[in-house]
Formats: sequence, C-alpha cells, structure tokens
Amino acid sequence: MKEVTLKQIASTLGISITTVSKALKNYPDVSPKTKKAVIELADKLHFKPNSFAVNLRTKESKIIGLIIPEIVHHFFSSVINGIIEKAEKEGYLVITLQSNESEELEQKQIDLLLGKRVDGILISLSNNTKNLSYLQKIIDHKTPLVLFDKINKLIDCSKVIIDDREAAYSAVSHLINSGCKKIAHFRGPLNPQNSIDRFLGYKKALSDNNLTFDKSLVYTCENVTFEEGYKFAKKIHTENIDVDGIFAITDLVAIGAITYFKEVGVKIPEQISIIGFSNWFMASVITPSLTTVDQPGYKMGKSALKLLLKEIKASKKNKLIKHKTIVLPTKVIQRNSTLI
Amino acid sequence: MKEVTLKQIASTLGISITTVSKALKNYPDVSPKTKKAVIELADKLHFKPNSFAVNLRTKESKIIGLIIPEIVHHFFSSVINGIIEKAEKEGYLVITLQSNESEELEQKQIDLLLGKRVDGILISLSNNTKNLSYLQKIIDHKTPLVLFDKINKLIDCSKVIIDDREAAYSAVSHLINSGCKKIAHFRGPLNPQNSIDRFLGYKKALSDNNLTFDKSLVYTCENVTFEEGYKFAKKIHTENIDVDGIFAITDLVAIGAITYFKEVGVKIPEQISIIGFSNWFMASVITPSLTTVDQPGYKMGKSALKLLLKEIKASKKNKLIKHKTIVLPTKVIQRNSTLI
DNA sequence: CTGAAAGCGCTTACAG
DNA sequence: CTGAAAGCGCTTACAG
Repeated sequence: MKEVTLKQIASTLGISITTVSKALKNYPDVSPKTKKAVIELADKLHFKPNSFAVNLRTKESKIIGLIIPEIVHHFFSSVINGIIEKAEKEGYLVITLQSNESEELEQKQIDLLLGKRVDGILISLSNNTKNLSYLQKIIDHKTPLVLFDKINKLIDCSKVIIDDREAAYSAVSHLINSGCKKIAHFRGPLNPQNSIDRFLGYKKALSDNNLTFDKSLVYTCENVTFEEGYKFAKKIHTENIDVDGIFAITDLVAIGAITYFKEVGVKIPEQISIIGFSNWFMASVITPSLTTVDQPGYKMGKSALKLLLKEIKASKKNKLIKHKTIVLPTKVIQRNSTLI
Repeated sequence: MKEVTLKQIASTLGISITTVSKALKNYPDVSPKTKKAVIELADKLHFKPNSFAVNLRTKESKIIGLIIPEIVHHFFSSVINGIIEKAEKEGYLVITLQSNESEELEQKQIDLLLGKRVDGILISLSNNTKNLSYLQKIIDHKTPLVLFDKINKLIDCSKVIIDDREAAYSAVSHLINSGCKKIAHFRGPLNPQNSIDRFLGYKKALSDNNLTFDKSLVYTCENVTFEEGYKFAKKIHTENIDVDGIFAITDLVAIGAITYFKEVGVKIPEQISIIGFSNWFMASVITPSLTTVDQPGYKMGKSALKLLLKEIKASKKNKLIKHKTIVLPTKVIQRNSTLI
C-alpha cells in the first residue's frame, strides 16, 4: 500500500502542498471551499501525516520514556498502567524499559531514550544506582525528567513519592498498638532512599513508644525476595530469637516469612504479628491475609506523567520550570496477620 | 544544550557532510585519515545522529508496538518482560498499550501505532474482539504482525501460542487420575479462542475417560476474576451440587474458589480438588498451594518478538513471508490443591 | 486567500 | 577518495 502524502493530495486537487497542509491543520487563512475539498479527499484516501517528517520538523516525538527496575511486579505494573493510560489520553505513547536493578543497564537505557529523542523521561531508580551523572545528563540535555518512588534526593527534578518514613512509622505503630513489644524489621538494601526511610520510620516508631531499638533485630534483604523473608523467619525461629512482630519492607518478603511460620506451625498473629508493605493483590488472598501499607501505584503513575507533561509543555515554551515533589498518601490496611 | 549535527562536524573539519556521514557509517570509500578525524571529533562532541531524520530517510522507526489486554497481570507482565528485553538486545524499543479488554480501544490503538509508523506490531487480542477489519488493516498496510496467546484463527499472520486444548486436557486428566469423577469447569468468556479451546480440552478429557459431560457443571466467567471464582464456588456449595473437582480457566478464578471453600470449611483437596491455569507466582504461596498448568509467558514474549523481527527483516527486503505458528509446551505443576 | 521557498538532519546514487 | 545534489514529507515565515 502506497502511503498517501500531502503532495499527492495537492496534485490531485491542483493546489499547493502549503495550502493542503494549512487546510488540514485548520488554519484560518484558507477558504472554506478549499478546506472542505482537502479534508474530504484526505479522509477518502485515509491520509495520515508521516510522523517521521512531523517529528523532524516539530522536534517532538510525542513519546515518553519510562525506566523501571522490574515489570513483573504488582506495584510497578500498576504504575505503568497509570502512566500509559494517562499518556494515551494526552496524545503521548510510552516506551518502557526495565533496568533489572542494574545501574549499568539503566545508564544504557537512558542513552537509548535520549537517542530516540523522547519528549520526557520517567524513572524509578534501580537499587544499585549510585552514579548520578547519567541523570544529570538528562537534565543537561534539557529533557524533562520526573523520578518516582525510587528517587534520589540529590537530583534536582520533580518527583512523585510516598512518605516512606511516615508510612513505615504507621505500620510499626500499628504493630505496637496491637501489643507487640519486640519488633524485627526485614529491611531492604542499604542504598535506596525508600528502604532507608522505611528503616528510619521503624526506628522512630520504636523510640516514640519507648521501645528500645535493637540492631540485631534488623535483617537486610539484598534482593527483596520471598526467599529472604522465608530465610530470616527461619533464622528467628530456629535461633529462638525473642520477637513478637515483624515489619517487612514489602509484601513479598512478608509472605515468605508467613510461609515459613506456617510450615513450622508458628501461629500468626497469636505468636507473631506480621505487617507488609505495598498491598499487592496477593496480600488479600493468602492465609492469614496480610496486614500491609497501601501504596497507590496507579495513582503514582498518573501523577508522575501529569507532572512530566507539565514540564514538557513549559520547556517547549522555554519557560522556567519550578520542580515539584508530590507526596501521595498511604494507609495501613488491617487484615489477619496482626492482632486487632 | 545545542544538538550536534553532521553539518557542524563537517564545517569544523572543513569537509563535506557527505564524507562525515560516510565516515561515521564506516563506508569503505573514505580515507583512513579522514575517517579517524571524523570519528574523533564526533566522539568528542558526543554526536548522535538525529533519529527523526534517520527515521525519515530510512523509513524505519526501530520501534515495535505492543497491545495487550491488561498489564497488571502476572502472565502478561511476564510476556512484556520477554518482549522488551529481547527487543532491546536487537536494537528495537517497544511502545506498550493496554486494550483493557475493549475492542474499541484496541482498534484506536492499532491506528495510533500505524500512525507512529512502528516497524511491527504484537497483539494479544481483547476478549471482546470480533471485528477483524483492523487486524486486516495492519496486514494491508504491510506492517508485520504477530499475534500471541489470545489469537484469532481467521487472521493470516504468524502466531505464538500454547496448545490450550491439550493443556486443558492434561489438567482435567490430572484431576481424573487423582480420583475425581464429577468435574466442574469454570470457563472463560465465549468469544476468545483459548477459552473455547480449554473448554474443548475439558470435554475431551471427560469423554476419553468415560465420564459424562454435564453442561450444568460449566460456569462461565465473563470477566475472569477472583470474585467469579468465589461466586461459583459458593453456588456449588450452597446448592449442594455434586462436584469433586474443579478446573478453573485461570489461577485467579481458582484462588477465588479456594478462598470461598476455606471460609466455609470445605477441605481442599479432600472434599474437592482444584486445578488452575497459568502458574502465577501467587499459586505457589496460597494455602493450599494451587496445582496448575504452567504457561510460559516470558518465553512466549521472546518468541513472538523473534518471529516479528524475522518478518520485519524479510519485509524490508520485499521477500515473501511464510507465516508460522509456534506452539510452546506447557506442563501441569502438581501442588496441594489436588490429590497425589 | 494562495503558493514558492527554505529548512528540519540525515542518506545515498552519482559525477568527478 | 571527495562532494554537490536530490530527496525523505512535512511546517511555516514570507511575498504576493
């Protein structure tokens, strides 16, 4: 099938390419008669402007780049959902890439996206990202950038996050209010900001409630997996460590712990209470159902895209951009893995 | 930051744009000396060819379009994972869209992707897709198309699928071999091919094992949700319907049923066996763990992309394309929701 | 109201 | 080995 071009329409109608282009874009300086003729023929031929040419002229791709650590992940897939849905409504398409928690891949992907000349970039950083020069490169390149969820405070750009410290504080307070006195924390890796913040929220909740912080009760999940939750639960059980509550960095880790305790007959929540983080669908269907902190993925995706679009529009007009940080609310979802 | 162009490099070096372009593409007819000078300067200036211009000239976008019914879904997110990982390795980026099981949206998205002039399109059809003219449009447009998982047999293009009939046959045979005599089927909607095929596999397994097919034991899940699994389990229980095994169209539906039976104290698998389909991660962590059919999402994504790339290459050379259908193997994963 | 012309930044067939 | 020129298909400032 031959592609229809402006030239074709122009020559069939015996008018200039300029006039055809203007007619299709509804410029005021085209006679209604000409306009009508052009539009009719264009419709008939199913004319669609060649986006390659339009891109080249307008210097816009109408494409957003998105980099996340992992796609097969309830929270992140919810974020993607929010992003691409909103983007589509606003006339943008989204290229998604997965860093697989690799800093090296993430940097390569940033280059790919800049090379494609996407109009803006959304990133949730990998856990291992330390070198910020690539993020700075995006900014120097004048490509609008919004970080979400896994952010880095040192980068000067807009951000969409939850208040991880506050959310963790609520989670641990919930355990304390339900009677827990010795609370362990299965924390995330040492580098990412949100794993640091959740840890700090845990610590603060303990101290505000006059419980002593015991660093031997903090277990670090390097990869934030089911297996690690299982492993640390086993450690606590077999070494007879005195713990009556666990705050896990994420539902997956919590479910690993629950699975172990069930296997060995430790009663949840009677003997030990467990609270997770994120509110994956899974949390509601396991036994016992998991008390957790709801983290609004879909909403986060939508906000991040909205913010990015605003910056794209401002940057097109060469307006000064004031970076914003949006903090979305979270809440504890009470289920059966903690006492009421 | 000013973008570096061929023109700039050419004028700094006092040579022509043509020569610069050739040097960078390592054409043989450029002197080593010139080549060296060009490459060095280009490196120094971090030159990257403007992809808009390249696209316009080469008529290639190096972008693949992907449409799936739902992103927040273990199976589909695994497929996406396979697709974008493989694509990236092969020098392609992927635009993902979600049809939300809406035929109308799906058609709009096909138009969007064709408008963007993607090099190829991958689709897993929505459950409600009946009008095939849009798929035909892709083919008429000479844009390579590969359907996967949710396909339509009437479309003449390459496909990647599992043998749903065979897989369902194995699932139901597994129930029969473990002693079930009255097996219900929580089937999917009436339109999609794979829900039809799974139903046919169910029927065939019954008849091959001399069990009579009873259509009152077939329950149709319109939306294939947890809630529907729950609802039909409740119906069976409260109406005292004589059933000792259930084959559910997907793990989510199976888990809905398990959840209900657990609430009312029906023992699984002693009183009723349940087998799901897909092998979501969730299936391994609920209680009892769910016997299911493993459906290789990641692999399917990879194969579909590979096939598409082959067609893209062939079509660039105007070669005749022989469409292929790849059938990936599945297997029953025995867990605790069925008797051993 | 219409259109000739320049230009976006590249690639490539062709001439020298 | 080098480069002038055409062209990909559009947009838009400008002249008439």
